Amino acid sequence: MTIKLIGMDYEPMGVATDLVILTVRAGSLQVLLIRRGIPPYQGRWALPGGFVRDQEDLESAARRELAEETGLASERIHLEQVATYGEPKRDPRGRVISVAYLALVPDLPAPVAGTDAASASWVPAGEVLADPKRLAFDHHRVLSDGVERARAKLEYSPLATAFCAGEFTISELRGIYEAVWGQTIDPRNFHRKVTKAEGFVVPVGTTTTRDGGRPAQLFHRGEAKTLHPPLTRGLAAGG
Amino acid sequence: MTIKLIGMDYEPMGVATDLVILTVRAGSLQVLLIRRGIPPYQGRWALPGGFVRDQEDLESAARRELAEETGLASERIHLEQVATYGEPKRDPRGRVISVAYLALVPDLPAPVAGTDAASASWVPAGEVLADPKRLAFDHHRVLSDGVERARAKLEYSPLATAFCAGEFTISELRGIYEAVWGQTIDPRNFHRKVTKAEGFVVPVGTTTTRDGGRPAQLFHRGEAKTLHPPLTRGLAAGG
DNA sequence: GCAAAAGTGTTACGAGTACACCCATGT
DNA sequence: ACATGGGTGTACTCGTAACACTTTTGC
Repeated sequence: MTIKLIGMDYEPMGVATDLVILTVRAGSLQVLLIRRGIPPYQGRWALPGGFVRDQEDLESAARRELAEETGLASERIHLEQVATYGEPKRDPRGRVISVAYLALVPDLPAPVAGTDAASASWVPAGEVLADPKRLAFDHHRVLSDGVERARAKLEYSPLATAFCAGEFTISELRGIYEAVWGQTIDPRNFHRKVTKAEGFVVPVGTTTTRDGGRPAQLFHRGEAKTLHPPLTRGLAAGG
Repeated sequence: MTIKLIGMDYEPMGVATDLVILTVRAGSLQVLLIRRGIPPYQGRWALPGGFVRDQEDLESAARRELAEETGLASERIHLEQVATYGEPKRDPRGRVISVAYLALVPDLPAPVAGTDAASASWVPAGEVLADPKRLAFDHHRVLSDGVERARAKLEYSPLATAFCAGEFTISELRGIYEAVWGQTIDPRNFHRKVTKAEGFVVPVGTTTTRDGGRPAQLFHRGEAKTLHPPLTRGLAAGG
């Protein structure tokens, strides 16, 4: 099928968005997967996603999917475009272009709202990435790109706070880095770097003992969009 | 128009690729623009691009456009995806999704082959970016994103060599950085950093006097995909 | 008191900056 | 000889890594 458009021909294609929704739960980086109820790849795990509607913006479509799968409708959830996948045979149903988005959400009190729990669940990202055949379509590649983006951005942006609740302690923030990077970080140097980086975290003024030990100050995220200096992934283990 | 696809409806859309083709000429970062011969935006400047064909991969489509506009058909030309733009009203002809690619090419001996010179030309990127109304569609935004990507990647990848001919001197490489970043760099510290960074440049063994003064060693690009340590954009002016 | 986690001080090291200085060519 | 750019040596500074040490809670 070819469509004429003022002297120019083009092949119409399906346009979808797929979501890499990440969170940190129980000290590990986890991704939200759904089990497909219909062909193709029926019964296999896949990233949440769906077709973009007429007159709907790409990011709006991604945000709609996110709300449908997690119940998180807030504009404050971090959502960013990662890449677009358009290999001709990637979807056996026909030509479908997929725009992948990365969403970072805090550990949700209610596991997954707005959808039936049987078909959606959190799975450790490392476990999924270890098996290239686990996911439907080219979703292994999409997940891999999304996770790598998240890892890279933690270095030079204050993005880690997107995984945290409104108020958090420095060691909770450190737990995010340790889960995403898969390595331990010296708590003392981390504390100093993070609190000194301009606009990264701002103290709330209250403390909590929920992590045990001496009470820790609570912080909320600052206004900074980039980190100076960056947190290097080589920030080694210690103490 | 809605298409049924195994119980799922989707709106078919046009899918295009647009190219941000950058080079460094006469000490400035320049972008290849074409003057549109047909509506919409007839007579306005725009990024080269076109619809993706049936059974054609996104990157293949971008590479085809690149070859058509520049005559550069080599697989060795650096080409990477930047972002996808899909605002519903971005193209007045109808719903068109555009996948933007960034291409970095050396300063071509023949200006622009494979196309009529009247309609395509190199324009300093800074000049275009200074006027948000210069380009058709949302191409100002696309160009802006592409240039920012190039600037950022010079820091942590050996990408600058993509702007160079097969063999180049360190000061020619430095000229790339100065043009893209718009700042001067200390030639002595730059020389040391670049030649010491593992896999960035490898000496050919011959020298040239084409830059004047003492003969300079010639290098070609190395195998490294990332730079350790990175070249900071704060690499200050000097001497 | 003891364990546990928060938070501070200090030292050693390595990378970045600035710049003095020498080298090899063209004119 | 002199100008021009290539290339090396080196001192200073600053961010990081490592880790000893003090603080404040729960049990």
